Order: sequence, then structure tokens, then C-alpha cells
Amino acid sequence: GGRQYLSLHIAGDLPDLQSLFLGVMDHSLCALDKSQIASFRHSDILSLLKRAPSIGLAFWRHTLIDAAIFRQSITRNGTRSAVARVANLFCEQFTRARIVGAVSGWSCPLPLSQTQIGQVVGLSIATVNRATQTLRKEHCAEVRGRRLHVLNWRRLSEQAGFEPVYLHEDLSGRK
Amino acid sequence: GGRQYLSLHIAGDLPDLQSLFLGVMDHSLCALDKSQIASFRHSDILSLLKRAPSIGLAFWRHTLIDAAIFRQSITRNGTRSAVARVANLFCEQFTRARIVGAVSGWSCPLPLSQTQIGQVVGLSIATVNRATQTLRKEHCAEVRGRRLHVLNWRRLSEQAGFEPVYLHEDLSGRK
DNA sequence: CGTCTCCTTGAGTTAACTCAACGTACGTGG
DNA sequence: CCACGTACGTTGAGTTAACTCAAGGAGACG
Repeated sequence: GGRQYLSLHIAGDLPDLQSLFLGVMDHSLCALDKSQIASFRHSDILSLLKRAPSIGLAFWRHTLIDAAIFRQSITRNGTRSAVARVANLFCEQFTRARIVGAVSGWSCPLPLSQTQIGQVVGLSIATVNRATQTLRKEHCAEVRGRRLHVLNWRRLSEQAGFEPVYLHEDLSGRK
Repeated sequence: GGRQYLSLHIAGDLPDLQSLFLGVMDHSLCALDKSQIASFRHSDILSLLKRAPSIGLAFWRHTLIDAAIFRQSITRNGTRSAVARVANLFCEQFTRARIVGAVSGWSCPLPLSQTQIGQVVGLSIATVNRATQTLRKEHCAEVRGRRLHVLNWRRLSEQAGFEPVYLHEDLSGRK
């Protein structure tokens, strides 16, 4: 029943670690924005990991955070209303952009059409449109020119039920 | 908006690898069936990984499969109808049970009430009830006494749109 | 100027939800 | 043995949130 976006990657992500250990890709990647792509031979990575095991642990940690983001998608698209889903997506993208330093003022990149937002949060385009309008009218957030502008973070994250723990941005959490 | 189950673990799974590298748990675990729990000190695991790095890679691979299962949950709960969601869950549980040898004949454990199934696939109990009845009437599958009985695998997996690639059961896929 | 993509809006339909009630099986305590 | 409580599955009626479909408007671009 239609396309489903599984996750959105931003600068610095390693979107294809899966292929390192699993023979078959169960999904595909596509670029939504201007991208630079670097590719590495599996053999090179594996020998790097052998020489510097701590890098392997860091990659592994990255995988764990990806999984946490997937979990968040499940709860977001599970029980919540349309407005809450869209608001939650906005919160996540803004927070992740902040972590990698892609925020300027109260805005960050959001290279998604409303159709694509719908494919992320599992809603039809009409519903997405009405939800974004609600958020705009309530001065929570708005999208202009492929950028997300946060107007009132507190209200937005309340609408979203946003709990950013799962992003594990506190790098000192490393043990 | 209500409880949301994120994933179901079965015998042999390592449900808490996350805590190894991330300081905060963003979710909790609960037992749905009789369970035996083994716990290990992080320090012990880390020193084991140092001595035998290939075990680390195997754990990492496990994490990647978990992530693949999360992705599948996202598509399952995203665009599909109630019957398709429930059927898909049944297919996944049956296949995973088969991989670990927990299938006897055409049945496997399914220690979930209809309420809990709803919390997995994001549906109300009434809808889950009607969906399971549909599957039963169409002789696809039925649940009796906390066990899932598959009556017609082909029809069930068609209803489910089930594509088991993501479970990566082919261990030779390891590189 | 035409075309394309995207956003917007309205009207009608439907799938799923909510709420409430009832049946059945099972276990427990009197 | 019976009375009771509890958990779970089942069913019906009414409501609603989201969907579908169709149309129109704004902006970018050749």
C-alpha cells in the first residue's frame, strides 16, 4: 500500500552499515537533497576494525542509535493523531539537525514535500496538509522553502509528545 | 496515546544490547511468557569482546537484524489495513519461531492477548478481534490457547504482504 | 505562454475508534 | 459444590478521524 519512508539521514550519518554483515538489503536508499556519497570496500572497513576495534564499537553504537530512531518511528506512527505525528517528525528533525550543527536561528533543513512527509508518518497528503496548517495557525512551526521554522518549541514539542532521550545526543553517555 | 509494544523477543534473543553503549534506556522490557533471564556485567562483555572481536561482530550483526525488524514494524503499521497488519504479525512471529526451532507442525507460541496484539500493530482491541475473525473465517490462521495455528500459509502471507527477507535467516549471508 | 510540481480546499466515503454490554472459561474462597 | 471475581473474547451502535477523489491556485522554469 504505497511507498513508506523508513528513516531520514542527515549529514554525517552512515546509512548503509547494514550491508556490512547482512547479505541482502531489505530496503533502498534515495537522495532527497544534494548529497555527497563516499563508499568503502567492506574488506577495507573490516581490516580497519581489526586494527582499531574501538572504531567498531563506535559504529556499533551508531547502529544502536539508528535502532532507537526506528523505535521512535513506531510509536510516532502508532497511536498518535495526525497533528502529533507531523509535530513529532518536526521535533526529531530539528533536534537531529541541532546535534550536527545544521540549525541556524530557529530553522533547519527539511527537504521533504508534503507527499513525502506523508510517506514518513503514514498519512495521506491531504491530512498532512491540514496538520501543517494547524501547526502554523497555532504558531508552533511552519515549513517554507524546504526549511522548517520553529516558532514555539515548547508548544510544538507538547503537541508532539516529544521526548528526545532516544537520540542519545549526550555523547558522554558512552561507557 | 496508550502503550505501544516495540518488539517481541523470543528464545535466544539479546534484548538489552542497547544498554552496553547508550547511557539511558529509552524503553522498558516486560515478560509476556515464562522466561529465564541471564545478566552480564558490561565490563565482562567488553573484555570478552576485546579478547574475541568476532563475537562483537556477531552481536553487532544481531543489532542490525533487530533494526531490520523495527523497519518492518514501521511498514507494517504504516499503510496497511487492519487484517494485513495482524496477518503480517502472525507471519513474522511464525517465521521467527521457525528459525529458532519453536514451531511444531503448523503452530508456534503466541503469548499475546488481543489487547496486546493491538498494542503491537497499533489497532484497537475491537478491530483486532474482527481482523482475527476474518483470518479464521478465511482459513488463514487462528489463535487458540496462546498458540498461533497457521491454516494456510500461502493465503496468510498474501493477506500480510509478507516478505521475509528482512529476517536474514540465511546465516551464510554473513560475510 | 504552457507545463510541471507543489500546496490548498471541499465533499463524500470509509475504516477504525469508542463505548457499552454480554458470554465464556478459569481460578479462588466459602 | 457453589458463588464470585477476573481476564479475555465477542458483538452492536454511533462517532470520528483520516482517506479518496477532484478541482483550483501559486510559483518556477523553459
